[in-house]
Amino acid sequence: MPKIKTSKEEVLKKVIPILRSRGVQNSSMSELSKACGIQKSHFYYYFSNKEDLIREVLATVHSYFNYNLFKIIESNTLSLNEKVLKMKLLLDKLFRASDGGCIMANTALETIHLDPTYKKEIQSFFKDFILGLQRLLEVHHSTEKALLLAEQMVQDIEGGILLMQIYDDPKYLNNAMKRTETAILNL
Amino acid sequence: MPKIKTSKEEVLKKVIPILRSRGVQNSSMSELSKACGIQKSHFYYYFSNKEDLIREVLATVHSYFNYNLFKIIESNTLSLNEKVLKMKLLLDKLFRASDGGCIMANTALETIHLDPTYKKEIQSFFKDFILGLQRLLEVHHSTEKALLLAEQMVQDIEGGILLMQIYDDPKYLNNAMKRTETAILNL
DNA sequence: ATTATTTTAACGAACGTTCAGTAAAATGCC
DNA sequence: GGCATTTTACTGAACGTTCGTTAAAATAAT
Repeated sequence: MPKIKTSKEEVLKKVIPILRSRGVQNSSMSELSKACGIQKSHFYYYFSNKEDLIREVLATVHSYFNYNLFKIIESNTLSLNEKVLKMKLLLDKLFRASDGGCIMANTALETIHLDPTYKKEIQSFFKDFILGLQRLLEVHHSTEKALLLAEQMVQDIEGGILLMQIYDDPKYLNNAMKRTETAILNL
Repeated sequence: MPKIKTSKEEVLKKVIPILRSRGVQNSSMSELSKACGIQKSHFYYYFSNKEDLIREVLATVHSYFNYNLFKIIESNTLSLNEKVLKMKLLLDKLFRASDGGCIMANTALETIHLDPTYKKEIQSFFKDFILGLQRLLEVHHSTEKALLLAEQMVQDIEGGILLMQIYDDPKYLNNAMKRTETAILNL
């Protein structure tokens, strides 16, 4: 094989935090390539265009989220308390670590009224997010009540991510996570 | 030819729905001017630059929101039930009517990690949003409990606006509004 | 030599912004 | 009231810069 400076996976990994904090439109191919240490034209070796890159970024985030969330939820060895704890750590990693909040929510609000390209992926992500919470809530609630609560929890969390960023204060997301924990454990 | 074609107030009014649905970065001066029926160069007669235009747009939305919200809350003639109803209509008008959701949330997520220019205005808007809800909640709750609930309601509503746009379904915002009503009326 | 990886150089289009110019309206002067 | 001047409202063309994208050349591994 020829000398590999970087790989597609590496590019995706390095590009995610930038797109999350700066947004899709505000992240130029020049800026993204600089962060990867390659020429911007080299992006077109991996991706056919910018839209394609964003699509792959969202798919990567979604599959990472899904894999980890359902690994926790469907575990046979973890207690409900442990599952809640692990889920909180996962959400922290995705939504809090460094700046930028939730890349799915950010991209949704930025693009959904311009270009439906990413809509299905984003819908699918939130469907899984809600479904995951619903599964945990079903331990102590009925299926219908669990769904309604799961939707409320996702709204609470996403609103918390918004306020967290506006006020540079993690308490809003923390409070939403506490309320989610209370609902799941039925305290 | 050039009589008075438009005014600063008219420009602000026409520009708001576009900025709300397409975002700040995705709305070019050309596009905005076209929607106002004037040349883009004429924008610079009213505003010193694009940033200045956005700042005035946010200030306009904020003052419109504040005037109407606190007129309802501080009324001596309206019952609590009526206040809740009127508030719901106001939030509907601001967040639901046409596409785009909440311009304050959209602008926050789009710009807050790039440019702190709009941060103070957005912070101030959400401070007033929370304060307004807190006032209504204080009828049946303690001051501290009312604040915590008000923050939760704003998070719920903003998350609901997000899901409403992602799934083209008003139920998410509707549910958040119902929960807000329940909390205020202490049902 | 061939294939895979990466760079250099350039493209047209769109961006925000500036500026000289112009027509209508408002104002000042008689 | 009529005329000259200034101010207000607006246009159209152009500016330099950045955008996403492409083609071709260069480099490195098999």
